[in-house]
Amino acid sequence: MSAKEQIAKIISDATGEDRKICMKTLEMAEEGKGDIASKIGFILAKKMKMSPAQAAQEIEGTLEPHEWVEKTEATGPYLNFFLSNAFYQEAVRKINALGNNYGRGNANRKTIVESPSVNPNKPWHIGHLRNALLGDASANILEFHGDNVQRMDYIDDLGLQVAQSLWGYLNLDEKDRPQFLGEEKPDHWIGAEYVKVAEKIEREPLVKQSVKGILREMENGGNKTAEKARWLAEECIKAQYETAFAYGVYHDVLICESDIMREIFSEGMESLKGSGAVEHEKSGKNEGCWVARMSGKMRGMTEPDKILIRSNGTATYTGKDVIFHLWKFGKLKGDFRYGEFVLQPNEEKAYISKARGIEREYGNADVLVNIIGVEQKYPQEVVRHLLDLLGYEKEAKKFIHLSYEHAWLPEAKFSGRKGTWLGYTADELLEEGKKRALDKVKKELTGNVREEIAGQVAVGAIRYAFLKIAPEKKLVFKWNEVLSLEGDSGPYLQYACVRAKRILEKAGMEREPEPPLKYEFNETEKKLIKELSEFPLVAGQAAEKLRPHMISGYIYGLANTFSKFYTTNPVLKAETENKKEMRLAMVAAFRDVLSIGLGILGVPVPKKM
RNA sequence: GCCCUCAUAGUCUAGCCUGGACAGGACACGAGCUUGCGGAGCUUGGAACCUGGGUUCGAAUCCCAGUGAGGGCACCA
Repeated sequence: MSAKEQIAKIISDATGEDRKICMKTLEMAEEGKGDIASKIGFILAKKMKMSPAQAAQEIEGTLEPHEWVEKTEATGPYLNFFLSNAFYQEAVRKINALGNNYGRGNANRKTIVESPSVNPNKPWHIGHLRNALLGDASANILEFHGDNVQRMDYIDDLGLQVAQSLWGYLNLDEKDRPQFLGEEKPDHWIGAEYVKVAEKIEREPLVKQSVKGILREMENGGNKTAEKARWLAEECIKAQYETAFAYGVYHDVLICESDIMREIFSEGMESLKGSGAVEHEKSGKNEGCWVARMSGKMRGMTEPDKILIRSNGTATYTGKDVIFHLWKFGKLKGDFRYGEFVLQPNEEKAYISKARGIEREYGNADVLVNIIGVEQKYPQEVVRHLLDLLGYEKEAKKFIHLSYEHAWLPEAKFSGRKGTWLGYTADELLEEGKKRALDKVKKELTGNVREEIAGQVAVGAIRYAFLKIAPEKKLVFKWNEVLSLEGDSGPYLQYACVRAKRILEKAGMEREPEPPLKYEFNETEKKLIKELSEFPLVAGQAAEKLRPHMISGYIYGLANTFSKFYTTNPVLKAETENKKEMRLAMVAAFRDVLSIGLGILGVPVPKKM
């Protein structure tokens, strides 16, 4: 039980009020006013027929003593609790004992996190990167919460964009081909070709016809063109995944749209049609289409109804997506087969859906998290609404669209279609970051070691910059802020962690910390321990709310507190052996909690820097 | 037309769900300390809730109406 939970119990016992309500009245007290404050006076004033201040007084008199509470004070309407040495002692012991498992939950749900689902015909730009990092951090948070997470990537290998890229691959003249063909990563040249083709289509209607022909063959499947398209898409994804790996992003499974069409689409469609959840339009402008009636949900829109099956019998993106989500929730009999796609640097294999392959256990989840841009809110709402209409109300509630705003560099905005992504890819961002990080690394370090550490600093800086701000905020990426070693940045936190580790190393890190059994904590020490003991609550909330930036905010505050502790409380040179032992235990606790937090954000911790 | 986000100091941002003690933090700016357990540190000063109503003992937070910025309302994805 945490200090807050313990105090909530004490108040609850004294007042008879629900423990959860008591919990909500608690917050960290202000400096000098105690450690944990309760605003219970406000809550119970009416019931007790007295002023909030009187109520607080009254309650204060009836509190049972507890070994973790040194004293209590009613200050105005607030009830302030001062924590005892016994609490701090126990808190340090507990973190030392649990180490990397401190704060870990046991939610034990099956959860799918889908991200980033980038079209397989271009390199990642920084918008895709924001998606991938949010997905990765969310998956980490949920795993720490105790969920069994499937990191899933949806691949739209049947899209017009792939058809255009394939046309370019097969037909572009030498002079029209991007100059760097063969030198760049495949995702880069496929993307550059796509831009060329898109331009050509504007001018030449014949090209447009030809691309449409390719698309038709891809959709029909079972032919050379479809095979070629799939091959091109996979080449592109493999290249995109090199970017992913460089940023420390990994996946468990990739599901391709072509496999959705072959394996589960017709079954899903039949169950949709049979359920009455979708309607076949007999007249009007949508005549012959199967539509999801959204007018009840989205009043006043010009076209609230969403077409799932076109009048020519083919499915729209949303139509396929609804069926895909039925599968994710384990509501279909059909299933995919899988093959190994790539062995990732974390030594985990990523699997990909394919026509002939082995069976694997994916899908069948309790909770779905889709990391998708805010501009797709409406189609995501359609999917949820249909789940509801199909009678899966529980599932609809556990269908989470984690939407995020655009990210860009101050210089320009991105438009994949127009090709202005050139110069703003995730690869180029990391290269630039490495270059800039290089002279921030300790001078004594040279050669490969220096390069490696610069890489870790760059990844940490970029990941932290993306993950420290709320996803619904627009994000402008500014190098001088991102790589600043002062203030709220990845490198600052990396440094704090390195520094703590170094102290422990010097003290002989092999052994477990052995905090003394009796100890008088000073105010700075108390502050650090109190903050450390907040971590399980923060981690739990970040998971429930799916807000990765809660983790970054917390560890940044924690690192600041540690810095204050560090400057005024010598560890290795502590006045007494007793103090040294306790402070070492505290440094170890700090290192563990900070490492967990950085691990969740995917910020690597260099050995030195 | 309708729907959805966002709006906090010179700049960036947390808090809003679940209303309470002087709105937290960073960068920049001012003053001081620190030659170290490893340079990013510490102490300290000035500086902000878009507007107008409402609910409440109490509103950055909830409700209503505006304003500004962005996004959505395809047989595109």
